[in-house]
Amino acid sequence: MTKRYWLMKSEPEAYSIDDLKVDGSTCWDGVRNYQARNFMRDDMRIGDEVLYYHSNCKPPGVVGLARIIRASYPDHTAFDPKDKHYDPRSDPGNPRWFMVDIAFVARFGEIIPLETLKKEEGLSEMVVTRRSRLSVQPVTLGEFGIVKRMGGV
DNA sequence: GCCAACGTTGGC
DNA sequence: GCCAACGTTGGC
Repeated sequence: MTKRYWLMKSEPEAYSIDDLKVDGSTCWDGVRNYQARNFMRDDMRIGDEVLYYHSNCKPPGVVGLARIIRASYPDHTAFDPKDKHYDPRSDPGNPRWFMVDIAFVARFGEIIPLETLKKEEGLSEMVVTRRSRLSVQPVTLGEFGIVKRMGGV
């Protein structure tokens, strides 16, 4: 199985790259979009590499790197009525939502703003520069390499 | 805080 | 299965 590359968005006020650095790793719960779920459930493998993106902030952009350390398993927060992401249509016998675990790899010295990504020659086809509403998205090896280099890693 | 884009829901 | 209404995302 070839390694794949991803971009995962988080609002820094909810869970930032610094939170991930402190924790070391985390479960990526709360995704409630089918396309994003399918990527996590069907395509993510241990060892896949991740661009960590801060959304809904100024400026939005890529702030570091992470790695998949556990393949998909049911998102238990969907079963908890008290949880913000509770979904009564998901039950433990037939889970609707899945998550993976990711680990901290690196934090860029400076954020690479979305605006900068959009100007970069090799990133004109990158999903994040074209479609804004997908919180888990595939990245090509080429795109991953360019962004990693821009981040100084 | 606005609002465009777009995903989801539910009546028909 | 269409599509209007509605809710959310997320850049600006």
